[in-house]
Amino acid sequence: MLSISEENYLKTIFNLSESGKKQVSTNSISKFLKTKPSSVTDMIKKLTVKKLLYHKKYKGTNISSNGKKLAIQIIRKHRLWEVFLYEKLKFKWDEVHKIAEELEHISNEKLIEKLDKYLKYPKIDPHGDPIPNKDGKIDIKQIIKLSNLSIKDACIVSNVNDEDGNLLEYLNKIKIHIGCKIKVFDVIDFDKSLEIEIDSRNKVFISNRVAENILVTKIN
Amino acid sequence: MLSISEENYLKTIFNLSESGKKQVSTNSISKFLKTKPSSVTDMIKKLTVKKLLYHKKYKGTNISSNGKKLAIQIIRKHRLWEVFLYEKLKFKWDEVHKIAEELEHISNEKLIEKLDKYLKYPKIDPHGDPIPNKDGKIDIKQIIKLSNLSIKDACIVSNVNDEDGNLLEYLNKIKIHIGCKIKVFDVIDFDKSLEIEIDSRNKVFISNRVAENILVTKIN
DNA sequence: AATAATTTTTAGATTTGTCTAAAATATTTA
DNA sequence: TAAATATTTTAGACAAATCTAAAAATTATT
Repeated sequence: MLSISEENYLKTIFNLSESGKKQVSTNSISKFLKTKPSSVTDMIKKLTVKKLLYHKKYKGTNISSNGKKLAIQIIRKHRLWEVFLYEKLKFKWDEVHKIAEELEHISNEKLIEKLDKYLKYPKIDPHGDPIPNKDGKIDIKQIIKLSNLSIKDACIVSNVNDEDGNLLEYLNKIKIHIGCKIKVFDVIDFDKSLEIEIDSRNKVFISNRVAENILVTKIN
Repeated sequence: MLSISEENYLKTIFNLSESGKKQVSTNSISKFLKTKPSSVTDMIKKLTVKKLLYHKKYKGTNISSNGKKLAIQIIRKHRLWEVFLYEKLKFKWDEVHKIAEELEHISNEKLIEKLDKYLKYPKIDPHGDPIPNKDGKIDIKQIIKLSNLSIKDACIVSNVNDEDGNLLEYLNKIKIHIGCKIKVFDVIDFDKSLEIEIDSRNKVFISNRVAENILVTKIN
């Protein structure tokens, strides 16, 4: 059994080592968790004794395979709770993270299994991040252009080309944002423009040019 | 903001002072929470400084009105989560308490309001205990299951499960009917069966299963 | 009422997770 | 490469929540 603090460190180190080089620096952890580097060193020692991390003095930290397993389970819980908060309780997608940070530490395997079932085994959370399954397996999300989808496909927006202010303004107007859900209703043969439904609400047409600048992860 | 520990002490002291005399003893708290009396004394001091308790050395502890307010909000959260676990996730009624003990400490008012709404503002939890509303008001005249009563409790039968003809026949035989008065003489630890007195006349034993299907309003 | 038993409190220790300040090591720059 | 800068670790302190052991107060018993 890990403490909440230990879980947060483990999760942070897992995330940092996924989204960058394998060696995680003490400073980067301390910046992320808003603790002092000396506190990080202390915790690294503890988790190293528990064989959840590898650490060489002054050289940085790696997560072990046991550590990875635990971290993935925490992430699984976090993302399942996010789905619950978003879909069932109708929180906005940008409100769910903070609350899930608390819920993720509740430890009861049966609870998570039942929650998973209740939510119908979702594959991604409201931000488009994949939800690991019970065994820790993660469906690696394939980021593709919205323009690549076909009729009846659904997806979550994972990124938009933010180099062009005009595009952002337009997307804002039609309420497309990172994390929102888009369903493709029709693909017009003539110009490959798309008829889409955004967040189960407004239906609009967008040009192929626009669709090429929206990156998504397919769901189902 | 209270710590989880502080919340647990407060809730315990509230419960003990509701279900008995106003002066709560250090020993009773320590027994309930499975901590040492010396630890209880320490925590009482802390909560007294925070004006959530009144305490006189060697004389016992009372909960203040501020303490009561906080305790009721924790109980509200606990019971709402129990309803969620029971109704939505399909946990058995005897499994929900332990998990709700963890969930009740998650502090986010909006979360609880949305959960309440999602559950359609339930008035009682799966054990028949009333759920305080947002403002801490508890509907005292709650209809609860007979199985929820304790020794020396008295009640009036307000409803019986009429789906099962066999049950009705049995209740008829032992002269339990809507409006009759029932006093609980004993609760058998082994199987939670009850020794009751009906309308100040016949004393009988009924199984927990039967008691669960009789709805009552507590008196006194 | 005096003694015994119980309850409660105090005093001091321990663990966890954090901190500050200073020392050790690594990296960058001139 | 040597000095300056940055990072990381160590050493020691602190608050929270617990504990044990002993002292103080209360309650029960003879």
